[in-house]
Amino acid sequence: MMIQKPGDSVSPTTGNVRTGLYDPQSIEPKWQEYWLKNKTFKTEADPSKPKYYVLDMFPYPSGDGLHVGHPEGYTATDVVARFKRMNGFNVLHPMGWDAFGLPAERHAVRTGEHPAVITRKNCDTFRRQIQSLGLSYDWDREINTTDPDYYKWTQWIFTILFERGLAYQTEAPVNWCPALGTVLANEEVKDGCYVETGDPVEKRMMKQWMLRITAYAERLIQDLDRVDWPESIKAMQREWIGRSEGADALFKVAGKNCQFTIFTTRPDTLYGATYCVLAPEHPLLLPITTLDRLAEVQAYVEAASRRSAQDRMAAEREKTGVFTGAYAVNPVNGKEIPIWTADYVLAEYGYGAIMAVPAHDERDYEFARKFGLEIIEVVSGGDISRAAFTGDGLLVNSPLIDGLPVPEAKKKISAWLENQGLGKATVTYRLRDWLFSRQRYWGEPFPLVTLEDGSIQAVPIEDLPVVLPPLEDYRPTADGQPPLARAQEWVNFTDPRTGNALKRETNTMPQWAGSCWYYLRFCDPQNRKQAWSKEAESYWMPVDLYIGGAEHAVLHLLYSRFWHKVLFDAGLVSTPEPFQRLFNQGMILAHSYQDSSGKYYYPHQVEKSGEEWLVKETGSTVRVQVEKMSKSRYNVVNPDTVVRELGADSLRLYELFMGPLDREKPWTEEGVQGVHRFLRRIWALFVTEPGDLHPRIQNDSGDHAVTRILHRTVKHVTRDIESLDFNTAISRMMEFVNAATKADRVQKDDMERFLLVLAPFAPHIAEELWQRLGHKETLAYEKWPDYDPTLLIEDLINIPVQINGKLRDTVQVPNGSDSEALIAAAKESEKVQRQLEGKTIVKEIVVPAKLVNFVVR
RNA sequence: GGGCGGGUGGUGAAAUGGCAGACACGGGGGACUUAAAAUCCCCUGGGGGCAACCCUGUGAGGGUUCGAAUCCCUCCCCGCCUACCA
Repeated sequence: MMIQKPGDSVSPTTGNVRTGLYDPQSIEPKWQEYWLKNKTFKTEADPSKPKYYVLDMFPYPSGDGLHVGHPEGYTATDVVARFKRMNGFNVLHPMGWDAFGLPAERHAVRTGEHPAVITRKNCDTFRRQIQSLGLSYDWDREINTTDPDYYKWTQWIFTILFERGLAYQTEAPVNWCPALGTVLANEEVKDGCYVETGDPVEKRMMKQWMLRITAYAERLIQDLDRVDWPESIKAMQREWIGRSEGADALFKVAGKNCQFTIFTTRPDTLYGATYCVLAPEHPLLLPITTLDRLAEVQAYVEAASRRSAQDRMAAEREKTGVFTGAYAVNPVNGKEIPIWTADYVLAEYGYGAIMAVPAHDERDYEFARKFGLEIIEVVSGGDISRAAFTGDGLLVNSPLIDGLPVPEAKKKISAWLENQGLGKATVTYRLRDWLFSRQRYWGEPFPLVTLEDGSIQAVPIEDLPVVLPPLEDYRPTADGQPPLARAQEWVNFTDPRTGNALKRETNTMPQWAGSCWYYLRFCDPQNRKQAWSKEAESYWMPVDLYIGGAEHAVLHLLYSRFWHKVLFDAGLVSTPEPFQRLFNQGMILAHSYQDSSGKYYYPHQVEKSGEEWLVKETGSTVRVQVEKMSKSRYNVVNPDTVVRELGADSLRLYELFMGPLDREKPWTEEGVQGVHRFLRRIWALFVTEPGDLHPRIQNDSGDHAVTRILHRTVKHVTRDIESLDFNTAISRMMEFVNAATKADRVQKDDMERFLLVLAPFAPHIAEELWQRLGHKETLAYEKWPDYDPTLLIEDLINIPVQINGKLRDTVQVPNGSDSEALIAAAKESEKVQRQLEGKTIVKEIVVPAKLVNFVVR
């Protein structure tokens, strides 16, 4: 298909547009319609052109619509997309909806209406709002994760994971959230609560689907070196994966025919192990407990299981534990040491069992002190009567490794353990497998069937998608099964080909599933035969620039990297990493007004009186604070209002002018007004009040100083877009407008170049003025202007003159003056002469074109 | 406790070894107007001086350098992430 070349089929309407006043309400819809009808931003893979893939983290279309935080990232990527197009790149810039999720399901439970209905409504709202901002998406590529034509392929990718042994079902302690009625992944739980809502989470034994992300732990760490991401995000992923090197060691239980393995990062301290601890959930715990201690241990285990993850995790909590009565045999010296159970040892990490070396581990030290356990120093250098010593030193009291420094001792003892068949050097990760099933309706059904013999098979690709059945009631069943269990005919059915009775899985996939691969579908969104074609994937991938919030650092960004690597191993994608360059925009905050009782007020309910802010009606004082936008704080700014009152270009410009993209910044009404004034000044530069082209714009003559500033502006804006410093790019354009406004005559050519650099930021006004300058086609594919470096060189430059590093004067000299000339000019300055009086110059420092500094005595 | 950011005017911020505060917001003054809004012009870090000018200033203290917001050390404060991971 051809890209419809702008201008030919749909001509912009006139109507009330051709007036002399800047009127975004008429020009913005006009150009939005033009872009949409002409498919100005439609893209096709074209191997003859260099590609650029610039992607936003697609939104969950909530019922509240957009707030001004969303368009910050969208505007940034749009500027880059438009800039790259003008620089000859074939740009892929798509948008879609991550539309599975709990709010729509809750709505369905309440109303009985299918969640697809409210989802469609919300997507329509989001699309309308996003389109009103003039973002240059290729709308023919719009995708929706809840569309069966989309989730067919999500299910297909799951079957790939399943067939590669990376999806398995297991009965394990999982994070159960009673408020949500579903289990959650580790990544979704923090401090024993669901990260989104703060609802408490408890441990429960359940049979669940897991994805073997741990099999990719090493590569997920290693390949972070390949991508251009913020260090903070890389660090978060590294910490989450939590690689640690150490050794396994086998401890026999004295007098019993059993043993357990522990993991330690300090095998060098093995001689200092004075007790062992099994987690309360450890399978060996009750079997080894002696009769006299059994009641106590059982009580402890029970108490631990009841304790919420929240208080179990609390670091300040004093350590607790009980002795089992059993002893373990230290593999290095045969010494028998007591086995305890304590909840400071976590069942999920390592083997759920540790050797305790109180002399060299703070936690063990605290525990040993509390329970009067032995403390043996094996690394010298500390004072173990006062505290655990965790630093480096020489080994003592350790026959096999005495005198060695810690690193060598670790190596030697690990080798010794391996030799004896009692352990070996190993690497352990903090990362756990990904709990992948949810007890919900509004998610992708698992493409799996259980046969009568209990075996599980993937649904073949030709039978995909497994479509969600409609339900009358979207609640879980009375006996606690997921909502899909209500669709009995859907769950239990007969295979038409074999006549076998089959049973479907009633869990659904988590919301993360659809976003794990959407960037691939964008490459080839309408492909009915495949999730994507090889040609499209290898042309567009990887994503060159990915912008979104930092809250996805270890969720979406880790999960999608994992899927991508599986697809890479399956030969289905050509790059090891999906997102080459990542950038996190900072949150947009807003002022909120709260009285002493904690009640919030809307901005229109308060007013400033002197230094204080008062509630208009009551006159009581309120506190002004800068906080995250939220409905409950009455401080949400709706982009619709801003677009209606000041226009999309003002909104776009302000989103970027507020400050550096990665920083948190407060929204202010005055700030938007400020950039709106800037746009009006631009308009007035080109158009007179009656609506004619401004007479200051001349074809062949203009203020040369303005031309120079223009070229400087082009240079800086170009550089600033590339480094994502949009705020300074805009201030450069403001400088140009200030200079051009003061000039009597400006050259048309300069003004056109200015419109081209303005266009990525404020495309509507730029298109409108471009048209009024006589152009028939959109400027979206005009060549990005060059600048002439020779025009950046000033004839005369101001050179600061310092004396002992203090600024005393500036002198004007011809550009290119050599050191002697600079010194001579500096010495001619009266102010400098006055300062030099009676002093001796001991050194003259000259930085050509920069400064002169006299060091005097 | 650990990791990563950050601290510059009344406010958002520029400047990453060379004129601190560009560009805006807010504030003050003026022009236009019957008036207001809008718009335009001037001023706006602090202190001193009639003025030319002078002093001072980037969280605190020290250091390196001819020269430091910028580099190094010590400390304080704020934000985010993380936290008994053996």
